[in-house]
Amino acid sequence: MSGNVNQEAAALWPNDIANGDEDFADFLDLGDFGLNFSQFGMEADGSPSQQQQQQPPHTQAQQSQSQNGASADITMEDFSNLQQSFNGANSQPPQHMQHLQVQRQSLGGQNLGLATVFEHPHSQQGMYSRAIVPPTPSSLELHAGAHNMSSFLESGNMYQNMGGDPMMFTPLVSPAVTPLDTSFRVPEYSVSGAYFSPLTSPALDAQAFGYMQRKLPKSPVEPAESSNLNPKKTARRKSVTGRTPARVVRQSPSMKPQPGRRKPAPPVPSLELTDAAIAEITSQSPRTPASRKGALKIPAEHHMPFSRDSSSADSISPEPLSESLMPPPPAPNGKSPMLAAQQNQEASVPSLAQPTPNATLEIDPLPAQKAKGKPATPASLMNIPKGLAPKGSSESLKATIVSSIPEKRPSSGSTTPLDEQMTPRLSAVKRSSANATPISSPMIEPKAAGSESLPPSGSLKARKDAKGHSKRGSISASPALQPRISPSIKPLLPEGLSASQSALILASKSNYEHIVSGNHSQLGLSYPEHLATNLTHKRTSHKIAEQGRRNRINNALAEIASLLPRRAPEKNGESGVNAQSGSKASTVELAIEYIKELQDSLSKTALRLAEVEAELAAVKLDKGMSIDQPDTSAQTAGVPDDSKTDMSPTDA
Amino acid sequence: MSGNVNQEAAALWPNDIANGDEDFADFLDLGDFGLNFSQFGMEADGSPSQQQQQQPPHTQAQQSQSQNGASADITMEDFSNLQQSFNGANSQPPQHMQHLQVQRQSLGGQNLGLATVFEHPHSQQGMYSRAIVPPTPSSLELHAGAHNMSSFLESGNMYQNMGGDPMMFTPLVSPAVTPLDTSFRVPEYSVSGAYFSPLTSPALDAQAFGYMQRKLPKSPVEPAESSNLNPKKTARRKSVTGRTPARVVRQSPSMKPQPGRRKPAPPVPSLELTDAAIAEITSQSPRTPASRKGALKIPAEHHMPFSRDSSSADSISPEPLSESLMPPPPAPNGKSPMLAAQQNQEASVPSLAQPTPNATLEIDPLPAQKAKGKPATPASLMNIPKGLAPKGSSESLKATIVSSIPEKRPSSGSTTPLDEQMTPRLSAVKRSSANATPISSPMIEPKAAGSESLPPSGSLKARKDAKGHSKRGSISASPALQPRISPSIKPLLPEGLSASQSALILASKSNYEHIVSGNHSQLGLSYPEHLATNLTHKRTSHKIAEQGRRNRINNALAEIASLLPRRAPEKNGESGVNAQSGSKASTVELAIEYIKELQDSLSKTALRLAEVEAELAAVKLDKGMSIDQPDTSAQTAGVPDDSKTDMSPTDA
DNA sequence: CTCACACGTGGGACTAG
DNA sequence: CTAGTCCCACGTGTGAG
Repeated sequence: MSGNVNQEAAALWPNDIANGDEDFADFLDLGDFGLNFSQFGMEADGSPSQQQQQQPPHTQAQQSQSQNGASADITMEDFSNLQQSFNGANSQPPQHMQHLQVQRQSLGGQNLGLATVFEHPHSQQGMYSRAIVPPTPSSLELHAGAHNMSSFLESGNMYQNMGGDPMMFTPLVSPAVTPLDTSFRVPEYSVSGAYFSPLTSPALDAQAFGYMQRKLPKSPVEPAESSNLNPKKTARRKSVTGRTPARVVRQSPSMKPQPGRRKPAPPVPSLELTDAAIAEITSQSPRTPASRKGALKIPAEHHMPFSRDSSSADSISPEPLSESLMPPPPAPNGKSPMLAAQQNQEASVPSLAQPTPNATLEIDPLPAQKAKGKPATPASLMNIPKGLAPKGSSESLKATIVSSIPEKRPSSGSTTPLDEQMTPRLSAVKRSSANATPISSPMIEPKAAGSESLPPSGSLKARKDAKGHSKRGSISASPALQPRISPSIKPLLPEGLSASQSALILASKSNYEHIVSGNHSQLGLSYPEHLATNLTHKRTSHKIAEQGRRNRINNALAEIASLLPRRAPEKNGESGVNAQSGSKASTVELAIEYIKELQDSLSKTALRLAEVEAELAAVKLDKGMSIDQPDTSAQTAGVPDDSKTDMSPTDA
Repeated sequence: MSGNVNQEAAALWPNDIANGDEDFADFLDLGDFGLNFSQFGMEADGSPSQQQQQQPPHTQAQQSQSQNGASADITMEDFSNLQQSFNGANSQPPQHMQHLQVQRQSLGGQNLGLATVFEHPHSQQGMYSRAIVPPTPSSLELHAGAHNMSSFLESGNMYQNMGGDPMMFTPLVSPAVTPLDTSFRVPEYSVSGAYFSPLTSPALDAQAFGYMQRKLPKSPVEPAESSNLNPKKTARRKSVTGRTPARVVRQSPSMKPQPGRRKPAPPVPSLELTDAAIAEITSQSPRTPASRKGALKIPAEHHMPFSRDSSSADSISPEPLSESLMPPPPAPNGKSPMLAAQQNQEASVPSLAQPTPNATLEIDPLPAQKAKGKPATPASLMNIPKGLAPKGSSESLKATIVSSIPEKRPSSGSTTPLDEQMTPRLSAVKRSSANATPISSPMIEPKAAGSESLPPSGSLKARKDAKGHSKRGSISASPALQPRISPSIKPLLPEGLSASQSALILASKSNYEHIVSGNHSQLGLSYPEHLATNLTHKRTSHKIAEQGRRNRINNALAEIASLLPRRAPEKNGESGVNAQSGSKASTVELAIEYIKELQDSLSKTALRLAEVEAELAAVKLDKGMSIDQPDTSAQTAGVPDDSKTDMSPTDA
């Protein structure tokens, strides 16, 4: 959907815009200024979908943002932007505002809507909005930036090309995403071109995806499903430690895999993860979470990127990409998408696997959606990609990807994978098959699995939108679109601006953003392009790296979680997945405890052993026996050492 | 101090300003608003009681909360409350609010600021401005935003005052601005009251500081030492795993305190933490980290809150609070500032302790600064803060600071602390007292420490500034200024704007920012206030909570790190702080490895023990001996169990 | 340039009222 | 449904090497 809008809007520069969700919002804002709010507002959070429908076309794009944006994120930013912008721009309406206001808070997204709402009715809006929008802060910013950049740069081709590719990516996304991501991705982007590039080369895409994934989580990637963004959290679980125990795993894609349950040894992988791991993780995460409660959470989750893809293709900013990527993974179980699936298979966690399939399914659906409305429109493109990659290619991709990924860290932890699986534990067996499939197209699943994945996504709400929609959300075909649209960018201001207009525009965004978007020229801001480029690039790379870092940590945590004895394992159902998990903090805390226990036991045991041996020796002497002991002693020695070593650090 | 100041300031509000560097800016704004703030702000968390007193009734309630919460918690709440309350209480401005409302949600804080800003030039402005200020984005952004805002708003007063600030901003301007701004600001604002409050009550400050700290880290909090921010990373160390091994603990202020150490049970706390825990955590974390080498980083580190306090007092946003909270704990080791100081003293780290004093010094200076120039103009104000702190005071401060600072890291290096602290353990006892004291008034101290707080403020620039300048930065009096200014922002457009100008202005910032700054009016942007309020509040609280959560995790990590055998411990200096640490990820990875080892050893040992015992038994039998064994067996049994338990999870 | 951090924020899940 | 928690992940800024 969004895609369409964008395109339309674009007619002009549409593509770019489409991509970044968040950015999107920004755009919207801009748009608002212009007019436009209504659009955004509509969808925004709460019930975006509905709203969206109502709104006019261009609006959609915006809306999508909100939706996608995960609803929340974008929204906020957008809002602010909007507000401002519109304030200036509009005028208005305080009236509406007022009403709205109240609710807003909670709504979050809603506000935007309101703001947007205002007025604007013109056609242009779309454009404006875009430009305007950008402002959004952090995320937005980037995206916007990226998008902008890309758009600029690319202006044309990439996009389209990308369009197709994007799909591909998505899948990739997940896996790679995390760990590797860091490294990889960066490069990708960094090159702003990179973004684009991805389009071109599949490989790249993959990496890029990695990025995406991370981000994706939030956004819905698979808009269709999750609809917009939701994906992210999905599972959650509470965690033992913390509060409720069972929150649901939700994410953790990477992390938690499964605390220990499943496999005892699992841990291994962790290191590996880096690349593979990461990828896995992302993918994985999905699985566990859902099933278990505890597992950490993991990223993959939410959204799929598909829709995104397109977006990415479009403008994409670095960030966006990431998100899109993410999606894939999640699908599976909820948790990790691809990897998990595969892994699961191996491992055995079937249930999880299922998701994957679902994902796949979803994907399809998406496409359908795409098909739906948007023919040529960008949206359609967008969709396609998503659908495609995830779907068709996704499978293949995944497989490949997966395979590749795994290795990186493998050495170390190996665990990871396990974990993942572990987590999955629940379904453990069943899952595996399912997973595998699913995995590949993590994101995909969501759909099918929907149910499962849904939860996450489903969660529905997504902030409201996302979730609810998520899959369903997609339901409204449009919805999907919206999300993805991520109109963010926007070509912005298009051409002529009146002084006032320009002013508004400027106001709407930050200078920086404007520049990025490309508006500056109009505005008068001029900037060095490459400056922006650098910046963006830098950011993106950094972003990626950060993600990788996070993944690493999460994986490690997941692994360690797997090692921990689940305190009350059995209780739960069978596998006992256990409540355990809890949160990262609780995981670590438990690990601390566990370590202490181990050390303590070890020391005691060692002590005991020494005593016994001594006694034995004495006895033997008495008896006149000899020998044997040596062996033992030797053995013991080994142990003791460890203990000692351990001890010292610890208590000593 | 703070209290007085506030009041005094009130007269002017200069005081407030003086305090928080970063926040500062914010505060200033706030302060501006109302003066009132002072009240709330004052007491806020840290020392609720105090605060309460001051504050008006309604206010109190809120504050009280915060207090309860434990410093950290409280802070958050307070803020939010404050914000809200003041909104309501004060004056409120529903009017404004309405407007704002709508947007708010998403915008959250931002809007608020803006909203508030809006209009009101009137006397009320003060209020506004305040409101506005808060926003500062993360740090920078905020600044920028704040600055801008202020400038605008103030057009008159504030402005001028701000004037000085602007400088600060500019820096912001750039990029940073964007992203963060959005969110950030808002919250702060929301709290705005909170922010303010700090001013008033010293206690608050402290808490606030806490926040600050985190932020500060960058900034300088204790600039002296690390200079500004550093704290955060400061140590960093690489990590074994990862890269460099010895990063240095650095922060971990809060976190770590000593997880297990102290208590074995620690885990429990986690939950508990919620409030208390958090508070503790915050406080705790500090301790370990520093001391230990690796410890993660930890938060506390940096800054102490002291200086912060002041700042906090000023504007401080909620966040600050948390940090502030945190800080205390840290002190113990090296880590935490205050505590550290005290503890140190006890322990031996005098230097640390000093800091506090220094801090104090600083504080005073600030005031002076305030006094100085600023009378009215913004610039002066701005400058003052910067300058003051940095400059004049800076010197003295620095010295002090430096001395103090050292500790932090130093400790890490030394290891000593570490160990000691290490866990808290060590000090456990001591600490308690020490801590206790400190703790109780974590915030409080800060005040006294107050001076310290300055640093932060002084931090100057914030970003870069912070560091480089950090202490020094201040050095160049002006320089310092510059830094913070971060030109980026720019108050921009001050008054009349030509279209072009306006455009530029707009461009420079984000809409949001503008709003915040108050420019919007000019620009045409307007927003509802209370909207903002809610958001802000919400945000702030969220912010705080997040911080607490992070601390919890960090503490846990630090603790676990302490347990790990440092691979090449000895190498380093003596204590062997150990290179270890590395990064969080590496820490966890090592922990995983260690656990595995332990499990393995344990299993082996157990096995061995069984064998030996069997053999022994056999021998005895042979000999005809009997007895004794029982004991052993019993013992062994115990062990085995453990091992088993362990094993199962692990490998099994 | 890389690595690591912390922060602030959006958001999902869940619990209460 | 609102409100409040928890937890998470992300993106960003920043520092150190």
